[in-house]
Amino acid sequence: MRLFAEHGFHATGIDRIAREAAISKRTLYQYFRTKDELILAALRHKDGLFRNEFVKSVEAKATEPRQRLLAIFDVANDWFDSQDFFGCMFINAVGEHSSADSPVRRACVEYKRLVRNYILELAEAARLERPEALADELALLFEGATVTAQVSGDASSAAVAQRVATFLVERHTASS
Amino acid sequence: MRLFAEHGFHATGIDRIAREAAISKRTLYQYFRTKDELILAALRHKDGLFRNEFVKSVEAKATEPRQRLLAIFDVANDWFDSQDFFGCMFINAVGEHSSADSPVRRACVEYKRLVRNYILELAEAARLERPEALADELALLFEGATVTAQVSGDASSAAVAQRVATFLVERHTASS
DNA sequence: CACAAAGTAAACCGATCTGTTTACTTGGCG
DNA sequence: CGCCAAGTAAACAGATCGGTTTACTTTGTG
Repeated sequence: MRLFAEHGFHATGIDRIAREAAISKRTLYQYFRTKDELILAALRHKDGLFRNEFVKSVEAKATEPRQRLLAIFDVANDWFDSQDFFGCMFINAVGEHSSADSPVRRACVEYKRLVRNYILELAEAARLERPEALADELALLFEGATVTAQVSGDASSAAVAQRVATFLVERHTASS
Repeated sequence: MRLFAEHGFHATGIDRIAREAAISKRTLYQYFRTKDELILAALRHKDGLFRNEFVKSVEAKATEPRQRLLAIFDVANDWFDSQDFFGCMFINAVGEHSSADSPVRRACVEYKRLVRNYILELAEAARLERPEALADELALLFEGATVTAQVSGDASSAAVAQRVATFLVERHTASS
């Protein structure tokens, strides 16, 4: 996962993966029949990490659903600042796999759906108006902040996104 | 540029580029000494197209700077819907070139600066409050919409971004 | 201890990679 | 016409690609 994230998928050879994983190629091919299967497994593993790490980080930052919606961008800020941040692995994967029906693409679409649904759950728990629309908006902000941080190498985009997110949450608050 | 956009940079071989460009490899290497130089030239050319096509499209959609800020997302919608949309070439390039000091990375950072500055110019021309902050926000929305459209294959993210942009422009309007 | 499962290093396969070279063809211009 | 720049196709070079195979070593367990 580190090699794929840092150097991309096509640029990372099997030999290097085996060498840095300190296993022989034979053993590697015993667990993953092709490189594509290995890529898919890495993406699925990353998908699982989202549940186990990202969501838990958000939950640790705030307890109220409304605050958790904003805490997403605090967690994002920490992520962007971390040493091994090379952007969203799924976005990078899509950039190297254009065919819409490839398994890699499907895994990426699935991941993005997962993120958006998590935001939707928070919006519904916070009893905000038009939660679906808000989830679309916040998910879009999250993507934008991620890409901007990746290209610029500056984590401040998380703060920009959070600023906008605060406005949006206010706006989706029941006026009654 | 089409091959790089569709299949990525590492996955596109020199032989295929020469074949599809209907020139010999020898001639290709006469104009570009290495593949990296060719990639850089493609990115610089795309950079120039932004000025010549994107900006002109925005200017054709609206005349008032305030309306032009929102027209950005109309142009984005058309772009996402076009047949040969494979996401932002610069974002994809960064995904395959992680080292922060590579010429490719510098070209991508420069391009993003260009986009953000164009938005800033429009915000200043519209005499909106805190134009720098607004430019950061709208640029982030633009990135988010681009990536979301690329992954999902759905152009509707442009409308989501425009919805948020409308709200932001209102907020940055002088209350006097 | 004996044996089978699972590991290792390294050679090997055909294909493809970036980049060079060779030999030949074309086309514009004095 | 004659010449040279610029093009072509294709072979070639050395490296690396994804993937397989061979021969040997380790390791856990009955």
